[in-house]
Amino acid sequence: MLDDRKAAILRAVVQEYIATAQPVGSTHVARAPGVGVSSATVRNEMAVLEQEGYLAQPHTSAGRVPTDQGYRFFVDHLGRPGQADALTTRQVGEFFEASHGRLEEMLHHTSDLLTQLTRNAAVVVGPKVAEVPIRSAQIVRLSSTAATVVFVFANGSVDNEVIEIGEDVSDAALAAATVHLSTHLVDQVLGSVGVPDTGDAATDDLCRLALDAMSVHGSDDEPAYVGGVSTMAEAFDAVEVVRQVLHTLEQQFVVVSLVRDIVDRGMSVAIGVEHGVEPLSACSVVVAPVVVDGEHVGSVGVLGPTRMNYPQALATVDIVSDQLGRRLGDG
Amino acid sequence: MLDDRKAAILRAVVQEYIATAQPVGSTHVARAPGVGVSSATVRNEMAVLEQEGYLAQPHTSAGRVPTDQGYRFFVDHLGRPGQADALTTRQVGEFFEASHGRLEEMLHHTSDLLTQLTRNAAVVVGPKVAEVPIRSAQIVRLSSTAATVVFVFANGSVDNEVIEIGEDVSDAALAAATVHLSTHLVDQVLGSVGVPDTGDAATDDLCRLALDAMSVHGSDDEPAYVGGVSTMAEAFDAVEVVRQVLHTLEQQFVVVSLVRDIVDRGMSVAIGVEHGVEPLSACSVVVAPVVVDGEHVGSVGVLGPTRMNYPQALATVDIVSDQLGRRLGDG
DNA sequence: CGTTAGCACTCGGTAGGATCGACTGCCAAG
DNA sequence: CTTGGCAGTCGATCCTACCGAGTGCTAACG
Repeated sequence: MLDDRKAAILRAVVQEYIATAQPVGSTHVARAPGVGVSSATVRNEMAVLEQEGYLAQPHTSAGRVPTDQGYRFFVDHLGRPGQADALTTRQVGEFFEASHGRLEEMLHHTSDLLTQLTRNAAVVVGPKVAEVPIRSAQIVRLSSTAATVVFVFANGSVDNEVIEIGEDVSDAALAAATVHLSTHLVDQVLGSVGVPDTGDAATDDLCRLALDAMSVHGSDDEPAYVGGVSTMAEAFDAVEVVRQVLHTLEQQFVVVSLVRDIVDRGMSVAIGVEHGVEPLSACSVVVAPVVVDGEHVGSVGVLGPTRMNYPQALATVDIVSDQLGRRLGDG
Repeated sequence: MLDDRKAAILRAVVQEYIATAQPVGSTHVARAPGVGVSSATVRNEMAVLEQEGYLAQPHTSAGRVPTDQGYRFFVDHLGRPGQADALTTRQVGEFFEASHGRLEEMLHHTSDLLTQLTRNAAVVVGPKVAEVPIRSAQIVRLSSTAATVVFVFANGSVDNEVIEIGEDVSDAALAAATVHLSTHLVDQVLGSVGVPDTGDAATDDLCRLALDAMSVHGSDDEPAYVGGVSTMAEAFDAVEVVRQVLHTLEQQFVVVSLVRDIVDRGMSVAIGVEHGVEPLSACSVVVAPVVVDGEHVGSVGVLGPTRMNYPQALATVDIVSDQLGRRLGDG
């Protein structure tokens, strides 16, 4: 644990570095409010902080830069919870006031909102379809050998999957299967349902086909929306890092499991290598679960360089997840 | 029009510049096959080509670089149609052989395929939902005041929109509206349908609500998939250009209308400012329509820096659009 | 008359060197 | 323990010189 003075110095370094992206020297720190000592004393303390792993020096005769560990201490002990400022609160309020329509669109726009508020990339992960009650199940013929099975979920999202059917499957059989599925699936959750046999081979075949198709692709599928990737272009000066980060963000499942992993571990901030995704080791992620009626139905997050504004990101992510949860609750 | 020698020189410059991204000098051009003259002659000719607007000099004492007009001449007269090479053909064939399932997923993966083959960003635009025959229409209750209207289209895509309904709307009314919509919409196209009144006020209200909701958001909505944006990070050395390009590519509707506009103008290549999207003036776009049974059902495209490999991009885009069309045709 | 070799010239890029300045670490005095 | 002072470090900046790829021009050549 750090004594008060070291903490104050660390805070000053982090805040200054976040603001300027330049290594910060002892003189600046000494001038910072809350640090009532001379630059010489600051130097001594900073040397200790460096030895203990909170700070690093890009090279001799440069100022200090926070390490991941330094940021960690900052968010855990120094970044005061921090309310979102009035403007943000108002903007978020207005956004969800005006939002309507499809879940997918709302989540998409939510990621844009987060990007705009934090000037970082934003991630919004929706609920696993496998965990939302089904409101309707239907099989629709597309051609003589193809049909699509369509599920409507209670949260308003819709999912479908194409299935191949035999030439000889009649419209009546499709209708029968639809009825059968409906009666057994409505208000159930896709995760753990079985549909009893009817005894009619054709119907049972169709039902099995439909369920299989949906389970396979829906079992751990979570809709994700990543916005603001263009901000990453300016976040790092090394082109190679930018390319790697962008490439990683393009792979939806990586992002989803990244966010999911952090939320599952009960964390709200993952700094640098903490999240374990190597190409994003220069990035931090700030997440918050979206909760409706005590159920975790999704996550929102902000992704930026490790020198991001954590208090602001935390506050913004919190208020957005909260309001999104409310909005989904009374939808 | 350019005489043979000028054309050969221009071709050499374009090819060399595409390969190296460095201004190319008269000596290199003179060595190129097809140019059987000395560097001095090449210099004279290049000076003329510059005056006529085909080439430009970044600064005195540097080599020449093609202008947009130079590229234009190259693709129109010098880039021989060019078959895709065997490897590409095989990869594309295998891809569509293995592809199955939902339209959305297939289009998404197609954009990944194009990115991989051309090492550029790729765009795939799906059919307007308003132009595809409807196979099923359904209204599903979500809560006491919300419902969602779900349309299944003949190509297997599904679209839905949430509508607000009164507290007093009964399940029976929803069912009646569903039946009514189904009977009048199935096999119709969303673009130009009217549903006659039934005389029952509640049903008619619901139908109108549902149709309005779908028309509003589906009227000129085209699903688009943009992949490979991370390649843009290396395409330009100016960070500001990268950021602008990425930001523009994030705005789906811009990309869609960009591609649509080019296809509508009957072009297959738009070079630099030709496409009129100012932030993308350093980029060229190569597109091809996807045709099924004579109907234009979508587009595929490649987007990269103006110094992209046009013959390869054209060949790749052509073969992918062709195979995608086939695949959609027998779906 | 078109083509070409030769030449003077331009100018961006690189390398070396001096200077600057923002730092640090350390020491001795308060 | 704190602090002012001081020597030392090292990246960033600026200058200069120089190199070389490349040009335009001119005169000779077939």
